[in-house]
Amino acid sequence: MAPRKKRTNDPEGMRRRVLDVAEGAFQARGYHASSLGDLMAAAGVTGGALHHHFPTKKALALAVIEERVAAAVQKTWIDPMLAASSAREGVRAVFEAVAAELERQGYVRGCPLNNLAHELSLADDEFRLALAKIFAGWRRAIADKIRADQQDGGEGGTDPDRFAALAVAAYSGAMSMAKTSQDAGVLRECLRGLESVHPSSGGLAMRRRRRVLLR
Amino acid sequence: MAPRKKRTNDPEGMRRRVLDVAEGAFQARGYHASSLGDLMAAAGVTGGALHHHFPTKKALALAVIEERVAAAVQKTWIDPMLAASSAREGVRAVFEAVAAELERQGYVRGCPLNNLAHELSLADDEFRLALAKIFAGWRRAIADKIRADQQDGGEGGTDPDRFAALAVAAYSGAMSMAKTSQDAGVLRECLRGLESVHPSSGGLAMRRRRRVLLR
DNA sequence: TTATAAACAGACCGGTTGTCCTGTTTTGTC
DNA sequence: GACAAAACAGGACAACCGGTCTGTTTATAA
Repeated sequence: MAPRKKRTNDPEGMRRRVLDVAEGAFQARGYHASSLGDLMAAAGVTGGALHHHFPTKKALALAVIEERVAAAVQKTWIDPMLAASSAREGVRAVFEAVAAELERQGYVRGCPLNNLAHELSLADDEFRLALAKIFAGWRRAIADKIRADQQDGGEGGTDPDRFAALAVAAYSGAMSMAKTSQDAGVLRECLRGLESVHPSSGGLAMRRRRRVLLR
Repeated sequence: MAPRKKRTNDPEGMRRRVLDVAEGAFQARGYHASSLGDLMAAAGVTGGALHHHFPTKKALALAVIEERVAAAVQKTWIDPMLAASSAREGVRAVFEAVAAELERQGYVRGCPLNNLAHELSLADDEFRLALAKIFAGWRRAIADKIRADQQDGGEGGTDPDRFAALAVAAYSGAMSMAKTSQDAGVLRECLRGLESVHPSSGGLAMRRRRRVLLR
C-alpha cells in the first residue's frame, strides 16, 4: 500500500508540456501577465524542472517564438500558400479558413505573432529580431508564390513584395480589429478589399508593363 | 532664507502630467511593464496624489485610452481625413506623413491604439470596449469620406466600409511590421498596394456596375 | 556494480508591485 | 475666521515575482 511514487525522467515531454502551456498563456494573457508560477501550476511542473529546461523567462519566451509561433505561421500561412493553385487563391483560402475557425470557436485570441510582436519588440532586441525573422519568412512565402504565378503566365503587373506586404499587413491589422471587437467579420471585409487589388495604374507595375510593351 | 516650501494645488495640471507620462510609458513599454512607481517618479508625483486622481492602475489606463489614444487617432487620422480632398488622397497623405515622421525620428514605437489593443483587449472587457470604440470611429471616418466622394461623383464602385476596413487594417499591420523591423519602409509598400485597390472585378462593386450597365 | 551527469524536486530570498491608510495642507464657501 | 471638502504627502503592507540554491532521483556508460 501507499504505492511509492515513481518518477520517470522524460525531458522532451516535460519541455513540450511547458512550451504548450507557455504558448497558450502568452497568447491569451501576454508575456508580462503570465507568471512562471501560473505556468508551473498549469503544466504541473516544479520550479527546478522549469529552470532546468529554461534558465530564464526570456529563454522560455524565445523558445516559444522560435519553435511555436514560427510553426504556427508555417502551418496557417506558408503551407497553405505553397499548396494553393495561385497566390491570390492561397490568400483567399487562408482568410476564409481563419475566419471560419474563429467563428466556429466563437472567440478571437488574435494572431500569435502579432500579439507577441507588439508586447516584446521594443522590450528586447533579441525578441524583436526573432519576431522580425518570422514576419520576413511569411512575406517571402507570399511574394515567392506571386513570382511563381508570373512564371506561369499569371499575375501580370503585380509587384510581388508589395502584394505580400499588403496581404500580411491586412491580415495582421484585421486580426487586431477582430480581437478587439471579438468579431471575425472584419477579416472577410478586408479579404474582399484585398481581392480588389489590381495593378491598373501607377507604380512599378505600370512602368514594367510599359517597358514590355515598348520592346 | 530656507524658503519654506509652498505647495500649490493644481489638480488639472497634475492629472495632465500623470496622463502625459502614462501615455508615453504605455506606448513605449506597455501596460504591464510600466509600474506605478516608475510613473510616479517620471511625473514627479507622490502616491497619494496619483491615487487621488486615479484610484487604480486600470482607471489610469482607461483614462489614457479614452482621452489620449482617442485624441491621437483623431489628430493623426480623422482630422487629416476630413481635411483631405478625397478619401484616397487622405489615406495617402497620412501614410506618407507617418512614414516621414518615423524616418525623421529614426525609431518606430508603433501605433498607440494597436499597442494597447493587443495587450489589453483580452485582459478586460472594459478595456476592450473602449478600444473597439476608437477603432470603429476611425473606420467610420474613412468610410464617410468615401461616401462623400461618391456624392461628389467620384469613387464609383468602391464599397466604403470595405475600403475603410482595409485601410485601417493595412495601416495597423504595417505599423506592426514597422515596429518589429524598426523600419518604416513597409508603410510605403503597403500604401502602394492600397493605391492599387480598384473595384474592377468581383464582389459588390462588380454587381453594382453590372446593374448599371444593364439598365 | 559504480561513477557520472542529466533530470527533477522544493524551499528560499531579495526585490518589486499595486493598493491602502493615516495625516497634513490647500482651497472654496458661508 | 470657521469649517468642510478637495488635494496632496508619504509610509506601510501583503502578495507576488523571477531567480537561485541545495539536495535527491533517474538514466547512462564503463
